[in-house]
Amino acid sequence: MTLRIHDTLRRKKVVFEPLDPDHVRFYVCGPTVYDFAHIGNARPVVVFDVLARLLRHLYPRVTYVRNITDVEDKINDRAKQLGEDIRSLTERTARQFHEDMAALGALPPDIEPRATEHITEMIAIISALIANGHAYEADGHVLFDVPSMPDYGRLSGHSREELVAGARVEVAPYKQDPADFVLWKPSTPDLPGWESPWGRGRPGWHIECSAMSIKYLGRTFDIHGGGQDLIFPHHENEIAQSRCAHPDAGFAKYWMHNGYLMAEGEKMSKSLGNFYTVHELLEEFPGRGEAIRLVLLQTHYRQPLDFTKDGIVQAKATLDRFYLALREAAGIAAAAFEAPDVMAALSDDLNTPLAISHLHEALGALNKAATDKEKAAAKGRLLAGGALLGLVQQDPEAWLRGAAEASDTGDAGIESLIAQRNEARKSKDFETADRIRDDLSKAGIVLEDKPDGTTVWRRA
RNA sequence: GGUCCGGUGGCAGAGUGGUCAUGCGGAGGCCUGCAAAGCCUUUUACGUCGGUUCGAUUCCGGCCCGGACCUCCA
Repeated sequence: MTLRIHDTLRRKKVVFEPLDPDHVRFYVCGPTVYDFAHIGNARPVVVFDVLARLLRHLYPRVTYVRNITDVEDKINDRAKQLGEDIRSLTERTARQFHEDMAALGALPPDIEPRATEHITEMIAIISALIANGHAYEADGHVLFDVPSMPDYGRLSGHSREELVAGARVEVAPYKQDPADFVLWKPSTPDLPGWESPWGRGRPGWHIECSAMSIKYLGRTFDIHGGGQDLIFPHHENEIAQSRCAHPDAGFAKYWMHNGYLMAEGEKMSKSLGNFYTVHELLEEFPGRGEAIRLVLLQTHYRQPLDFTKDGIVQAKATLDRFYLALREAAGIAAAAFEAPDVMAALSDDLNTPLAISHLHEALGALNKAATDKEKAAAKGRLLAGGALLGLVQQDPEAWLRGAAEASDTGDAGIESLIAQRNEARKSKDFETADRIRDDLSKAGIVLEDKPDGTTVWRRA
C-alpha cells in the first residue's frame, strides 16, 4: 500500500519512499523535562505513535527515536525556583512523562536518548561547523553563521532578511549577523557545564537533536517530526547545523508537523489557566487515558484542535459503545483481519478521523451480526483497525467498570445490590428493583438487564 | 509589516467538480415489567462576493472572521 505524507519542506502531500525499504528511520522531538507534559506535548507523541504503528505494519524494520532534552535554561530556572537538584528534577519529570504517555496508549520509542549523554557528539558537530567555516567563536560562545548557508530558511519559508527585519528580541552584541544562533555558550560554576575546546559551557537549544538523530539514524534518514511551533527556529536550525556539518548528507528526507492546540476555545496559556497537563486530566478522569487519546486522534493531525474536557466525556462515551459491543462478543474469538480500510485511511497522510469512522462501521457490523461467524469477522475487523490506532485494545470489562470512585460502593457492593434487585424482579417487586437501580444510577452505575435474566453494569 | 494555516449541518469532524462521510445530540418506531444497550427510520452544512464550468461546498480571485510563526513554547 502506498503511504502518502504531508512534507513540510515541499508543502504538500508526497509519496513516502524510504531511503532503505528494509529499514525505516524516524525521529521526533521529545520533551524538555522541567514540568508536567501538557496536552499540547501529548499531541505529537500520540500522532507519531500512530505513524510508528503504521510504519511497522508496512515495513520490516522501523527505528523510532524520540529524545529527552535534559539540559536547557528552563530546566536550570525551574530547579533554582524549586530549590531542587537539576538531575532530580529531570529524572522525576522524565519518569512522569513516561507514565503519562503510557496512559495515553503511546508505545515507547525504540531509542530514547538524553541530551546530557551526547555532549561529545554535539561538540564534534560544532567543531566540524567551525572547520567548515559555518560557525565562529565569539565572547565564549560559538555561533552558527547563518549567512554562510545560502538556502537557510527553506523549511519555515522565511528568508534571513525577513527574520532579521521581524526580530522581536534584542540582538546579542557578539553576533556577526542578527540571525546567527547559539551552538555553545559558557556556563558559570553554578550552572551545568562540560569542558569543551571553547571552555566550560553548555549546548545551545538545537544542537542536541542534530547530535542524537545523526548518532542513531545516520546523517541521512527518513522522517523528522514534531509540533508546528518547532518549524522555526528549532527545525530550521537543526537542518542548518546538520547539513553544513555534513555537506555530503541530506539529514531528514521528510518533515512532518502536527497542528496547534487550543483549550476550551481559547489559545492555551498559563495566564488563562487553561493549560491542561496530562497528569491533571488523568486525575480528573482516572483510567481514561484512552479517551484523551481518542480526542487527539479524532481531529486530523495537521488541523488545529480545540481540546475540551467535554470532548473527553464524549470520547469516553464513544469508547463505552465500542467496549460494550466487545463485552457482548467476549466469548467469540476474533477472526484474523487486516483492516484494509483503516490502513488505507492512515496511509493517506494519517487520516485518523476517517480511520475512526471505519472503526464505527466495524462496530455497526458487530452489533448487527446475527451469527457467530459474522461476529468473529466484525470483531476481528474492529480489533485489527483499533490496533493500528492504538484504540479499543483493553479488556472490555476493565474499561467498563473503570476505577471505583469514593462516592460509590465498590464492585462487590454493586454486585450485591444487583443480586438484591434481581431477587425483587423475580418476585415482581418492581418498586424495590427500580429504587435500587435509581440509587446506583445516582452513584454513576448504569445497569443493563440481559434477556437471560442476568444484569451487567458499567460506570458512567 | 512579512509569511502561513483554517472557516462544513445544534455540536465534534472527514471528504468530494454532479448518489452516503462518521459520531454525538434531536424526533419517531422496534425491543424491555420499566429502563439500559442494540436495531430501524428521520432531521439540518459547506464564511462572503465574484469568476471558470452544463454543474462548485470542492478549482481561481477579492473580501470578512479566527489562529499561528517571524531567535530558544509540542
